[in-house]
Amino acid sequence: MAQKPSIPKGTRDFSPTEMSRRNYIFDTIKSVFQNFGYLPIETPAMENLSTLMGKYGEEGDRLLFKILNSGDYLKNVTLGEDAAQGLNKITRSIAEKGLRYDLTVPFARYVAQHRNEITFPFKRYQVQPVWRADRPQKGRYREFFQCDVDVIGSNSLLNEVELIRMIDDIFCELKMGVVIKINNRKILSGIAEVIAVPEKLTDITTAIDKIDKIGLDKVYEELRSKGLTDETIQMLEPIINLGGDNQKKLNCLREFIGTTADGSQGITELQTVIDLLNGLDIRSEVEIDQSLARGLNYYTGAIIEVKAKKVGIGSVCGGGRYDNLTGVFGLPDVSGVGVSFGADRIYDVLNELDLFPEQVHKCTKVMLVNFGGKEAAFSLNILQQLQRSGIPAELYPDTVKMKKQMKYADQKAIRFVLLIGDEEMKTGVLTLKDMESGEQHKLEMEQLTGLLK
RNA sequence: GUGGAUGUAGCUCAGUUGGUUAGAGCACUAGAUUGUGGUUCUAGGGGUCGCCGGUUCAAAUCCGGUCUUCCACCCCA
Repeated sequence: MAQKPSIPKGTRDFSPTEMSRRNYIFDTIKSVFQNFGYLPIETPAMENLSTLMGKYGEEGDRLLFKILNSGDYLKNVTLGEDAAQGLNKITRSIAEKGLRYDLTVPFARYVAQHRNEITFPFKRYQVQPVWRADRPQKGRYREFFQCDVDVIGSNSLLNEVELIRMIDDIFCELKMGVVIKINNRKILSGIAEVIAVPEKLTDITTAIDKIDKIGLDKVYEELRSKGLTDETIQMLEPIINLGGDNQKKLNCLREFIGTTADGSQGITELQTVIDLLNGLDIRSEVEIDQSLARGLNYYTGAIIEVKAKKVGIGSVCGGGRYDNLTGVFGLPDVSGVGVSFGADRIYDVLNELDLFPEQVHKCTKVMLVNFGGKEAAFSLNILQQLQRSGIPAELYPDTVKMKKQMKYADQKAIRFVLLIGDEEMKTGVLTLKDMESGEQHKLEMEQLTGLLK
């Protein structure tokens, strides 16, 4: 054998069994999206780097896959001078395209570009792969599929409620237990204002987020190591120890940051969403999580993240509201809100918990054995009749030993095999074998289609 | 980007303190079975021991580098 072939780090092949399971996930998600009146779009795998850069924070820029320009892409680079000005400068002159990092930014670009054809509020869904130059590990791939739903051009909090209802419907349909965590960026701003060290906000939220994992003492320790004074940490105590049900958390937050403009606004928004949800039948657990921050820096209002129960794999769905993402593309004052389902992680969870339904793939129902030229030509007519009456059927293409053909049918889990040789051609009565029971029956064409339908 | 493991047949893995021709199971091919799959039996094909270099009379085995995959951190779907 020559050199072993391989695929790039963090990418995967999907074989037929995996594909039918993946399609089960995609179909479930898409049908819920459609049920709520969302319409599909697609955008290119690559975008101009100017569209992508600077939208995801510093970390995001680093994780972008960049595409070298065609032709002699080095012709405008003078290594000595340009290298001195840093990697960024060189990158700009040799690569002007990149693979998309998520579906939300390309969507904002799409909306700005097609504003005159769109009726607002615009509800769209989009299921496509995205790429991140991250280091792969459990539940993390360099190429993975996102299933985005967004509504853009509406400030109503009914949209937030609708997203949570869709999340609930989808995970119920998939029989997967999840916790839906919600927060609001304005609450985080309120906290930052009250403690007077806004630049430490990220450190604070990531530390608080670990409370379940590492315990209270370690959280305090981490905060101190990040340079927070004991005084500040003491002020944060009611936030760190925020417990109880959602209403209790809201009351507590109101007491703590209700006096700040942002904080008060965020609490009102969150309260409205919770109140509306309380009047509905939501089967998943919905939990306010004041430590939820999310790294993508375009979020301005609600933040949503969904975690699988029982399986530690990070979030399986995440999103939030962005007030001015289209602004950078020349369309200001248009607010949007949406979430993204991570199909690959959902797959891993369903797989680990053995939650895929038995028969998710459709396959050939009957295979016609190929006995030779004449027999095959005769079988071709039968095959066509079967297929036209909606029975998935195939004729073995080569005249090889019957044993081999039977084995093929067996391995492909084809339930029935149709034998058409000399005898059958003469009489017009066909022999059908049931591979499960091993029984064989002589049948007329009409009986056959009736039986297989 | 930081830290830790890993790599032997298509797949899952054995391989002793360095010592003849590197093994097993599964899978594959052929036969037992000339119009019948799964089970069974028999035979067979298949390896640059990730790659490069070093130590040695001798390396899958020891050392260095490199790549891959996996795990944790960070961040995220």
